[in-house]
Amino acid sequence: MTDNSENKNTVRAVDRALDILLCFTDAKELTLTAISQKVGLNKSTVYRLLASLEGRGFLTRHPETEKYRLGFRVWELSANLTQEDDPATLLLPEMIRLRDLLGETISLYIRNGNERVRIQAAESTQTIRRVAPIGARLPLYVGASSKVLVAYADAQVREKVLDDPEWPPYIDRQTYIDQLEEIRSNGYATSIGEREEGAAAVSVPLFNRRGELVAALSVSGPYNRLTQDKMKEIAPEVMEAAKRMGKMIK
Amino acid sequence: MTDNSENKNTVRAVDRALDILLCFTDAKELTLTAISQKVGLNKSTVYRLLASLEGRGFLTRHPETEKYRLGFRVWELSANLTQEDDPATLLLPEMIRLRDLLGETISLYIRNGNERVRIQAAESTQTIRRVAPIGARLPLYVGASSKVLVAYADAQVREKVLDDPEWPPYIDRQTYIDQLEEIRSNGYATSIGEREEGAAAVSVPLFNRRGELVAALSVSGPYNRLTQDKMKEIAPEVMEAAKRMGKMIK
DNA sequence: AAACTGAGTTTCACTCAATGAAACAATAAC
DNA sequence: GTTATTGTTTCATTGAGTGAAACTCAGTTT
Repeated sequence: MTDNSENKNTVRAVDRALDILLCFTDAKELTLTAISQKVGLNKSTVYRLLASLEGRGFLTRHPETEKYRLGFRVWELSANLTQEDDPATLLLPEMIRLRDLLGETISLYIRNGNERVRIQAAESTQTIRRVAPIGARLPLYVGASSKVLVAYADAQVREKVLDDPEWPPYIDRQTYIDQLEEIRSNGYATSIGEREEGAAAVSVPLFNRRGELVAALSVSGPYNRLTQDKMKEIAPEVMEAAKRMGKMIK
Repeated sequence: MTDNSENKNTVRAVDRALDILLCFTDAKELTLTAISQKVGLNKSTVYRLLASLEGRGFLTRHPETEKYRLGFRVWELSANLTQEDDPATLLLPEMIRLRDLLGETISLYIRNGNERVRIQAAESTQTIRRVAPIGARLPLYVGASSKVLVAYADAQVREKVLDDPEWPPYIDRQTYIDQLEEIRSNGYATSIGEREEGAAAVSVPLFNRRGELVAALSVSGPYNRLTQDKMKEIAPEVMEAAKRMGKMIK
């Protein structure tokens, strides 16, 4: 939020208003004061910025809670943005089916540089806290989905990832590389408590019709529900779903 | 674009920036000067507003065309906005299937007050001009989808629509009411050149699991391809699709 | 009932940030 | 070559945007 970057020639009031909008990437509902704290601006300033955002329909106030939420204008814009060949849109119904079958959170990750991005999700109804908001960027060296994305990437990409100067010293490269090999032979990856304490995940690769890797599809939940055995048990199911989903993508 | 409404206490620069964003509801790509004409502002003003919008990722410049487009931030926001029980998202894959089967543009309309809103679409690849952008609001007195939405609405709603003081005098109410009756007995509506010259459409109701009307699903195209006979022929197909889609919605 | 919190809203004086005109650069069109 | 037509920068002017503080209105606490 405190990112001025190097761009000059920018309009301060607009920057601030957009920062306010961006607050809603990890919060669904916010009060005026919460926002003013988050962006570090005076209440009255935020008040007027919110008035503009609300006036144009980018935010609305929920009638009951009185809190601010994203408005229909965001949806209207995104609808025109969304390509119908956008995986995130096409695959959601199938992901929901899988979620309802397994009862755990289903996520879809793509690789972007040396990170992975969560582009779609069907949250478990039991989950209290979300794994990560959609659009969240995570490092590629921990988590089942990370390894899937690296394991099935082309050799050049894999090398580039492993050569990342920011690779953390506490993760042994050779162990990691060995894991990739294992994942390729199994067809899926699992992780327990790697990225977050108490959380486990199974992840499988998602290939498009041409057989290219496009994403990693993961099932994640608390490790007391998602034990190693349980994950092994559901893996074929998940791989099957990924296969079906892959057929939908060019 | 020239809508100040009654809201005071609003920040001018922000209002203007948001107006610029809204230009992209009916245009995919715009140049700076095009925008400045559209919103009626000085080029340099627009230049700086664009710098802010671009800096925060709400707009990007297409590397080739150099023109402005909606940026990833819009998608990121909308991803968090989109409920997974949002019909527009859930139904798209099925709509695409139907589009690929019939080769014509598939649209989904919901009623909102005395208008209908196009909430989702799978455009025919042959179509040059779009029927309407997503989010577009159209009157309820012309077009196949309008009549479907009215025909299957509850009596109170139907009455409210027919009592609209702005009902155009050149459309006879009794004829319209008779058509509704016919639509209910057929299970679908057709229209030729009603809303737009040379365009035809078949539309069917979409009911949720509880049997409530939620939307109208339409197939539209040029009337030389979509003749009355052709429409009669494909109607069962469309109704079947609507039935399947309805099962996905609470 | 009074005092107190913690929401949102309004007022107001100050001043700096946003503005438009015009000049400028960089291509594309003729 | 000239002529349009992009996008970009400069600069003086001023009024739009700002923060502090006052205020309202519910809901809690004392």
